[in-house]
Amino acid sequence: MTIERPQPIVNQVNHILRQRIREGIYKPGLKMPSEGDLAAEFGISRTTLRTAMASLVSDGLILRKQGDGTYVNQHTFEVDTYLQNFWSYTNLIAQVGYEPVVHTLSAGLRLPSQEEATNLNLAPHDSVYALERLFAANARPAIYCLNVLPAHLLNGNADNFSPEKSIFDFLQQYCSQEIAYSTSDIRAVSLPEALASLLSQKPGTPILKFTDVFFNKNNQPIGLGLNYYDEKLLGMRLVRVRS
Amino acid sequence: MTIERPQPIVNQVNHILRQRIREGIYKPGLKMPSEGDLAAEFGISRTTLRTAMASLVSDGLILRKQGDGTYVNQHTFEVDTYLQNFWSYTNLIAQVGYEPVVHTLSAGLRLPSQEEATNLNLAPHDSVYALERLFAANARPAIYCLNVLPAHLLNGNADNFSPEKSIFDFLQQYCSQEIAYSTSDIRAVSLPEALASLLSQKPGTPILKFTDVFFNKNNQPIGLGLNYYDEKLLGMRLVRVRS
DNA sequence: AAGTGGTCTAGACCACTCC
DNA sequence: GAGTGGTCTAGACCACTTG
Repeated sequence: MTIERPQPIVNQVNHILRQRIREGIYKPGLKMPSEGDLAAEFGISRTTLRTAMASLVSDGLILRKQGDGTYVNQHTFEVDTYLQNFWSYTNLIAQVGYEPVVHTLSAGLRLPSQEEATNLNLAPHDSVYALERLFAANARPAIYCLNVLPAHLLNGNADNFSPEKSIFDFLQQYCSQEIAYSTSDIRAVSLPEALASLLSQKPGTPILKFTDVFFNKNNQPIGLGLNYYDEKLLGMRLVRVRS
Repeated sequence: MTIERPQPIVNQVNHILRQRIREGIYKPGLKMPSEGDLAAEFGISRTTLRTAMASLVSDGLILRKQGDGTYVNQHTFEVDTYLQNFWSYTNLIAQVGYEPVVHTLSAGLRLPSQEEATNLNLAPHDSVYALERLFAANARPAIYCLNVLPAHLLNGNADNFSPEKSIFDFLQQYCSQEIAYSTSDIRAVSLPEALASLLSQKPGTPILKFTDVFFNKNNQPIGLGLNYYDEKLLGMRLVRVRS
């Protein structure tokens, strides 16, 4: 029984603008309506509208040209898979045009490794909930993902968690926790023996590995992620905007 | 003879706040002054101050807690090497605490490869300027970097370019071009034979490879980057803030 | 209850590009 | 000159946390 609060105007408008770009109402390479016109259309102030546009700018999705207008960026509009953005692997896979399938490899309580205990601020005897999944794109294995979180956060039985959902949804649904931010370490490693067959690759193949820590608003670690990406399928991409 | 324009208030305040955090005037984990107090101190409106703080928030450097205050994030304050931010490798290496040294391996005009010509919108007979550098941290080779840009952008002789500067500085100084944004493809690859000795690693070692394209405000490609990182030394890190 | 951040406005003036 | 985005203000009200 979650209370539905109306989203702030800024978020709603942000969403609408992204949708219009995605649907081609504003076409890549072309100018979109002026800030004044858009503010008038939505019945909001220009300040609010500009705030709503800010994240599109920092994503490189639109380009503002003073004295001229705002353009949809043809070099980035088709990619919604920026590293900065994605939180759900099934969405990620679907957006790139593949059919996502998830296999739950294992799920349950266990004791943490030393590294896990350290990163989650736990004592060695505090148990953790571990969720091990494999995400496939068009039946080809693409992402191996291990999530670990403190068992004491779990309220209720998580066994019937829909595996295609993200760890964000999991934490919200079963732990009443919101991820405020996360840190990721990015490495290139040799594919471990144990994962080679899972990902249908030879052991030793170079592969991208992300090690994540999730924090809540109070800056407490509430989860870990260990992810191996077959970037041949997905193409990790980063957009950096100079500000 | 470049005209110095005063920076916008927002940028100046942004700088000051980052500096205060870096210098420990605002201590990690603790509350910083309220928005009202800061706005009063700088003699600016709260709206402007919040804009100045926005990038610190999206970098995860500070955490806002409604009804409470704004805190410096102890989990990210020490790292200023977010993927989103860095543009200069010498700065990057210095910030991590190493002594940066740059070796220019080669520099000069040549014909582009087919891929380079495509990415830069050039005809095969249009020549390019290629700059090949090796960045070392405490005398240990850390980053191999190849930059390629259209020769027609070059005005003047670039032979005495200070190699420790970034490609951004190069484009500004010798091409009168500003990078508005860039895209990066992130891959894990086997270290090519030709680079193995340069980076003091065995050929075939997994290594992070970034392939960058730089664009100006008019959305024209003005440069390419090919970068191999020894992330054992540098530790690529990404901070994602949910918004 | 007091103080904090979150949202939003209406309007001003500037800098710039295009016609 | 007209129109666009860039910057900035002073103030309002709301939502929330802490004492």
